[in-house]
Amino acid sequence: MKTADPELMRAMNRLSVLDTIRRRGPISRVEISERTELSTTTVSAITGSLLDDGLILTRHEGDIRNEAVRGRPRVMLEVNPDAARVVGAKIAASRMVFVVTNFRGDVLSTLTLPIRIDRQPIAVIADLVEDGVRRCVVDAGLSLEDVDSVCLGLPGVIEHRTGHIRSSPIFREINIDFAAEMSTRLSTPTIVESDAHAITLGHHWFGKARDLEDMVLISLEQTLGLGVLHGNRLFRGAGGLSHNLGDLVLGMGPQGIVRLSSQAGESAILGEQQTDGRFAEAVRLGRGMTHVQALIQADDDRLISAAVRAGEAVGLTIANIVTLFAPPRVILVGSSLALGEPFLNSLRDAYALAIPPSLKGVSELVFDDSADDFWAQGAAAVALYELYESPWSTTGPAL
Amino acid sequence: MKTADPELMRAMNRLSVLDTIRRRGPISRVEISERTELSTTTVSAITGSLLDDGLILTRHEGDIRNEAVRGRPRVMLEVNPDAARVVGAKIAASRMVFVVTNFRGDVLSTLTLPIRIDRQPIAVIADLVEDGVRRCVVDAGLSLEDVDSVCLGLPGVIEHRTGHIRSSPIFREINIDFAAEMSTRLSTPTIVESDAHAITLGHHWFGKARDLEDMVLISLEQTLGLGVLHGNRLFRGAGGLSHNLGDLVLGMGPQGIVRLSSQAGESAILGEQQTDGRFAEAVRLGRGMTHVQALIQADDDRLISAAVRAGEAVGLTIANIVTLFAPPRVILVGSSLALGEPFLNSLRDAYALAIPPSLKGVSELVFDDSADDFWAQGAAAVALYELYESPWSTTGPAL
DNA sequence: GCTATTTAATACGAGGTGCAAATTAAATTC
DNA sequence: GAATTTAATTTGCACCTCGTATTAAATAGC
Repeated sequence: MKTADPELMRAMNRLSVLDTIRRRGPISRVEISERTELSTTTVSAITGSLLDDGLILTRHEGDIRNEAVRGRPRVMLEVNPDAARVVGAKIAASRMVFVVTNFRGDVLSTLTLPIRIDRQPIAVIADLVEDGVRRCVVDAGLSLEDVDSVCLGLPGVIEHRTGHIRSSPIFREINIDFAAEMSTRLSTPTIVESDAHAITLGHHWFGKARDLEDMVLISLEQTLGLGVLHGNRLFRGAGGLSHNLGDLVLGMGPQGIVRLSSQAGESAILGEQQTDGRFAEAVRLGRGMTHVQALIQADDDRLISAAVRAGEAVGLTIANIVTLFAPPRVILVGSSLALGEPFLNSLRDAYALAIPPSLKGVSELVFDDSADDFWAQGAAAVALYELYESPWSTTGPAL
Repeated sequence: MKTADPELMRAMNRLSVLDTIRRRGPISRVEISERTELSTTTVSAITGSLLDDGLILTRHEGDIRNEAVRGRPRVMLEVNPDAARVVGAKIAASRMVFVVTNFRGDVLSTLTLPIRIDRQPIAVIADLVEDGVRRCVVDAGLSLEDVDSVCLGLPGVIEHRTGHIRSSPIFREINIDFAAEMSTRLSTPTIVESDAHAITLGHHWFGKARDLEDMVLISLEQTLGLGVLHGNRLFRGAGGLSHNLGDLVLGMGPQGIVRLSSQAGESAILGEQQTDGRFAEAVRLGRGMTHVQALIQADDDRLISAAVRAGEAVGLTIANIVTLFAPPRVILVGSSLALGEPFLNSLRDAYALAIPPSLKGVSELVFDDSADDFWAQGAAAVALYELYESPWSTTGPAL
């Protein structure tokens, strides 16, 4: 068990204050004190230290309370965008997206590399990732020395704590210490995280879960991922492993075990269409899902039935997840949402059917079709979170 | 977010020290210091305060290090068994079991009431529970004033934080504030908790998970329950709700949704046998499972096939739980284990088949057929844990 | 234009916490 | 019986948060 000392105490309160400032935009010290339940004295001390460290800025204009309040005006505080810069990335089978953000999470530059890296050797992938990071940093008018941290979000089973990739559909090898590899290549601290976790934190910071401290996110892409937010933190599983929804079992079929991935994975849906000439090329380029909608509108029967089946499987799975976690909101993201109404309707129907009566209405289903930048921005949020948590300086004795 | 102040800090370290003393039996201050990574100074201060409060005792004999060590002998510390007394109970459909334990968790008295309370009105059940608690306390040679806390473990969806029973198979009503009801009846602080959570903590304190800080427990009884231990704490779900495994969906059958409870609940297995004359009576008395083994040995085909089907369903479900949580150990408890080899073998087989290859060997399956007292003892542990956590006195200023 | 009022933010002192170093305590060894 | 060794406590210090008093900076009233 972690031992509690004054330093930990300070770190906790600092994080609490800093996060409040980030979240509630320009905000005065009194209001921080109310929200965090810390005394104004303590808030002053902490904000003082944050100002010293250059992590936040004052702004004298902002006080937008109703005009004509009597006393001394509040000084508004906000996160200093230029306090740090991080790179976030989404590494997928068919493309990589990089973003550089400032300390506030604003995107400074974006770079998409539409390259299929599927199952290339590590060295090749690492080369491409390194190249992407470097180019995106240059695009932002920066140099790698200006970047404080990098976070790579990838599909598969990722052990965040150690930076190992246990298994990932885009790697041939298993058990790779990718964080160490990229840290030395970039000579910048590099974090490896599951893409689903990244976008989960992204939604908590910038997206559709800003108001919640508990929620569940399900990512429907080449692989099916899960992110659980619990008490404003990512729940990283008992063993620190990431969750891989595709491995979930839906039941026993005539040919044995039926896994979710065989019903609802991207390749499970599109794969059947590979024989179709129009399609093979698009799939190979990783553009499968973007072409699907046209086909669905053209009433491609096989595709529609695949989409319906997938929606059903996902709907059941979501009901099970809700049964276990009972979150107030479930956010669905990922390329499979592009399957459109046939998929979504059957998903909703299956969910409504499968959710136990006692939990009806507990969870709200939200669909989010953000682009890949948002995933990368989520990865950046993971990196930023660790910066926010890190102690920086403490008030300490006078220098 | 909870604000960190010196008091919280002290509380955390006190809990850490007290738990170390409980867990590692008679233990010296130096060793506590090593294990908790607190300085010997701090350990001395905290143990001093614990001694003042009478929560722990010194013992000068014990130092069992290899004979003939040179210096001043260590003074061993241990939990004071008489510092408090709690009642733990397991309330099931067909019987209630109560235990009174001391502060260390030792059982002082046990009482089993083999009464079927299934779906009686609240008042009736509350009467019986109150009676049971009172009698068990008397059996221990105590009076209710000597009891510091009561914890009732029941099946169903229990909201521990508020003490509400959202739904339970043994209650007709839903959304009952049972903790408040029993607190006033007994005029003793009373906690309500899911029976699965209770035995999960029980295994962490006394049973087969003493050495772990993460694990998962699955209870196979009238209802199917789940307990997750995460970082030495019960994971109570995003919304603070308990988990009800029986509601999990296994797939779509010809008649629609197939839930786990329809395959592996106690009544699902035994229910089909109700027509059988030998059986109806036993089931009605809640002794169904105890009679099963004889029947299985007598090769009752229908029963065996029901057991096999149940084992299969549970095996798949466990694989899914492991996929989500990746715990190092899964403990299975509950009356359904009495189904014996046909059930267990098919469970093991289904699990082995369904567990994804990447997680093979991550989780160890452990079967535990402890009696109902152990469940009640687990409930007592829940009550004790809250006492351990509560601040008692702090060192404070000299009185 | 000046003073009174009001609200925000800081200074100061008190009380609590943990840690390192020095000190005391209680045994064994020679 | 003195030296040695290890355990536990005492002492002194740096840090944290908090309540109260004080200072800062605006508006309202005359």
